[in-house]
Amino acid sequence: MLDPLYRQIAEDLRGKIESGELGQGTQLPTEIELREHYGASRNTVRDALRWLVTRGLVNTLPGQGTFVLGKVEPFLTSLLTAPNALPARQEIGLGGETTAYAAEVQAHGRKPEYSVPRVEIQQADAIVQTELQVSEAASVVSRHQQRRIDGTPYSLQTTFYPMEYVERGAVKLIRSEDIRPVMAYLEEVLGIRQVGWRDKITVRAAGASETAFFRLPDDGRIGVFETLRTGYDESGRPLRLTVSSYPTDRNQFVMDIGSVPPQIFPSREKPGRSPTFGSVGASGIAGRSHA
Amino acid sequence: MLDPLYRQIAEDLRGKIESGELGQGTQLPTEIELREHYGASRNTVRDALRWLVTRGLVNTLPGQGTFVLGKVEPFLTSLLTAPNALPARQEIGLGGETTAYAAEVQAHGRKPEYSVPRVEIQQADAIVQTELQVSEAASVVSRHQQRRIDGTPYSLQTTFYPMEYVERGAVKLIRSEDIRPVMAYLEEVLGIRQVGWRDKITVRAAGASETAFFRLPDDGRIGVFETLRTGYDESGRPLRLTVSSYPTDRNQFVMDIGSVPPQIFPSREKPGRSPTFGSVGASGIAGRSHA
DNA sequence: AACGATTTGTTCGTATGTATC
DNA sequence: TGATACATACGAACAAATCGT
Repeated sequence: MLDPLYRQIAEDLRGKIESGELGQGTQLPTEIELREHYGASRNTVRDALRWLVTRGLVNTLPGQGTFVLGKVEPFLTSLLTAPNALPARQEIGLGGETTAYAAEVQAHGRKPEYSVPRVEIQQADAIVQTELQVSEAASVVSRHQQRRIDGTPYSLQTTFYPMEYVERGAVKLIRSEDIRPVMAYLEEVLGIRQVGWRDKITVRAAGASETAFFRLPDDGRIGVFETLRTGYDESGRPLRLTVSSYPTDRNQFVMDIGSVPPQIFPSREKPGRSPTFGSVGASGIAGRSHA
Repeated sequence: MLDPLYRQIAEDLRGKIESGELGQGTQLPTEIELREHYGASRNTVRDALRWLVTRGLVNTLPGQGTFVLGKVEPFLTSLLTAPNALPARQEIGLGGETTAYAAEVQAHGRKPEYSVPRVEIQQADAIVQTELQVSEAASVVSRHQQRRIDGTPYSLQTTFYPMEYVERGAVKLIRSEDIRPVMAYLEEVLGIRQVGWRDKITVRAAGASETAFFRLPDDGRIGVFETLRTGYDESGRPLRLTVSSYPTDRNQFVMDIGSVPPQIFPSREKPGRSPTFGSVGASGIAGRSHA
């Protein structure tokens, strides 16, 4: 009833990692050394290492070695920016999303960066059709932005507006420059007011461009949060759709409902960067209250 | 500058899967057949298959074969159950969580099931200490529940209350039976009212018991949403903490802010079950708007 | 219940390629 | 450039799980 050899080796190494004997960032013995140590073939040792890799405990770098990964400190994003109280009806409409993002990041003492929006005119795809309730042939304006915090890639965001808005005079929508806040502009030009929105949050595997931008490992190990935020006007018609994705390994969402005391921000020490990409926490494996 | 052979094979198979040539549930050719077809060694074919497995496109079963996985239909959970309007202050306090869960699931025409709560008295761990603002030595009552929808495991939930509540007379908390709604009971007995809560949502790797209960693949491929819901009373003191976990492959969260039209529930056809565990969507790989 | 055929899982050996220092 | 370390690839053998006879 013995576990296969590669599992035994993997579990042994795992123990050394979780006990701290092999600390974060440490280089593991080379495959040859492990081969001698455990008396297994190099292929078996590699199977053990692969097992650790898929679980996010270590990372292998060609020509360099295998390294113990560490935990990254997640960034907290508020989905409701309602300081201690439910937002008043009027405040909801403003929707200065870039502004809100920048303000929140700075409130945590970190530096927000965002790219100039990349504007495209596209056919509405399935999700956009559903959320914006437009027909298959409909054109939409898409405004895409990359966001970073302290230099590390944080989110990709695309907002879709019906092309009709541009035709009715909101021409700034197709300019590749910041509109802050967008909703104020739309209200001014078109008389459109956003009175609420619906968020849908899922997790899915990262796409190719996300893997590249977020510098995620190229197996599907780390997914991305995908939030769909659909804004509505007084008559209940969808106004715009914002699709954002955030890597799950470095993000956390918060929202306050009702009356809640202000958030405590623990003082951040140096995050203790680990080699290459962000990495996922060994601690997560344990699973706390439920594991 | 060619891709490695195993990647070429994997991409070829992936194409056949995504084009539908190899439909959901189909058995792939055996490793021997693939070996002959591609003129590669069996180990190389196996590398290709592993690449597909890691990405959740196929599943291998010892002694049987390799099968194409399909997409599962995610269940939508509302984090704010506020039909069309912001909840009035008074309504927030009720917090009939089991009730809310059962009602929502039934509204989707599905069958909710939940286990009898398992009650334990524990030392507060790090998260409970932080969220409940209790000391290290403090005891807490933990009430744990398993939830299913239409028979499939949906979430694990544990709610922590300060032990002090029991000492002050809320003895039902340590009985292993449903208290519906809990907050009404606490208000009645202790005069404690919940006026708001804070949700924190993260994704982490599944723990051992979660992997078992949710029947997840045993590599860390599919993680779980972990939501921390901390309820507060009028004076801003934390009352209770609910830790829930939901597998990311079959769940989606929704929340409405401000005035939003009612949700449309698309009529559900047969989900098209795939072999073994729930499986993850091939479609997710593409990454829609951002990929 | 037993057995054989099929299919994936594990392990070894070996050789060569590629990335990094 | 050479040495080191991981990556890819092939071949081979046996183990373990599954299924039908």
